Amino acid sequence: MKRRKVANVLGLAVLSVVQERPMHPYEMATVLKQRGKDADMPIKWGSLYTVVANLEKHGFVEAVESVKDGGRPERTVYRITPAGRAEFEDWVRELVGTLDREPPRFKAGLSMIGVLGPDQAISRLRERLAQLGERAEAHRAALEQLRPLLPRLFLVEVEYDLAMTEAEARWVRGFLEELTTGALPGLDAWRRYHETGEFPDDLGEFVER
Amino acid sequence: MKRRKVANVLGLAVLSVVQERPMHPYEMATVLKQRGKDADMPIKWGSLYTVVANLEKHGFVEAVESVKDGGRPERTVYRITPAGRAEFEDWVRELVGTLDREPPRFKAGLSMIGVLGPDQAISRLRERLAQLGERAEAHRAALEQLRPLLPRLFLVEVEYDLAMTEAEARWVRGFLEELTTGALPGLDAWRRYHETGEFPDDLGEFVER
DNA sequence: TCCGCAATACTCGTCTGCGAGTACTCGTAG
DNA sequence: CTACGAGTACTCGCAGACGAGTATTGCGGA
Repeated sequence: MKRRKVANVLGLAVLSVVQERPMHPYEMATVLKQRGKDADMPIKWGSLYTVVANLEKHGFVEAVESVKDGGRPERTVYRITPAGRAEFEDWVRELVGTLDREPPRFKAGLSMIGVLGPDQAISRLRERLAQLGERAEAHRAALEQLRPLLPRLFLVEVEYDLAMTEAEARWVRGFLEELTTGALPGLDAWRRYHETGEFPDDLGEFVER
Repeated sequence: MKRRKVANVLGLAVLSVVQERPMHPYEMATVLKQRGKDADMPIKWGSLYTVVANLEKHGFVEAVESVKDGGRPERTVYRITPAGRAEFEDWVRELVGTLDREPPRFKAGLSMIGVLGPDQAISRLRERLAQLGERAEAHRAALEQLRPLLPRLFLVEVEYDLAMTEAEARWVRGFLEELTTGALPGLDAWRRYHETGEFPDDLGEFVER
């Protein structure tokens, strides 16, 4: 599977707006911000002009005109090409149809949670749980406010995020429960390891997956 | 919040292994692969030597000795420093205690699912659902196999991933249900928009969040 | 005994992402 | 009427990241 000619997700965002009507880069940024697309994906505005130039280089957009408006610097207006339209749809198809290869960073953290003692682990997890609660609440509020204004289709990504946030909260709560009630087996060994630095050597170190 | 001196997650992985005992870079790679840490985080082995050099530059690890073994090139063995140990723990604390700022790419895809028609959306979502099923199955198998060999603590990230995978599958299944039964309101408008390219203008375009 | 492939242990050059800066303009409060 | 802060519309330099390459050794098979 050859990777995309323009890999930066900002490229996708750009395509999604020029696909509606021709625009100049700064306007794209404005529209994207105003629609809150930066909440759906990680966007670095510093890369905007580079990305647009790349899209042009690969024939996904083309310059239409240079407008001079007032004393400002010239603005180049870009339009999407048929190739760009195809790329955009294909990109969305890929995002919807295939799993992310990059696991969330929390998974990396969990896989190393051993270094924190049980006590630190508990307090950190409590913090995370609080943040998850806030995020869920924010999404619920947004949904309630937007539901009467927008078709379901445009809210689906928020519903998804809410569902995942709640699921993670549930999992963290469950894990926390095990930690605080002492139900998790090996808790003592863990605490001993963290306090003394000694490794209980009764575990077969050499495990392959 | 100042960002980490060494930002690459591979740096975290490296710290997690040198923290146990001094090692040379290639050995770190071997150990990390053998423990399957590359499933917990996105690791590019091409960056290994750069990252180790950076960790050294910032005083998180230091060179101990250069071993010459057989006719092979020299291997520099690195040891973790106290600063490195602190950085490592702090990094894990951050990963466990705070939410990822980068939403999953699927969310970006969902937010643009409109461009695919309902039919394409359905078939793509079916594919995703199948992949989610496979992933869940793989995790269940891994857990079953590893549970008798390893303490719970070392399996927690797999349990988390499994829980999240199942949650996503549930959500996708639900959404798919709405699409296929026609329960989702606005389905006709969507299909019409996709076939004709015309936008039903009965929606207030200018919505801020 | 000779070949070829896998593993070992790196190195290098390219490319690009993006933070930080710049320069100009407009509205407005004093 | 002027100074200042908030936009507007970009530009640039450079640190990294990473793919692809390289050179050597060991080993199994024919």
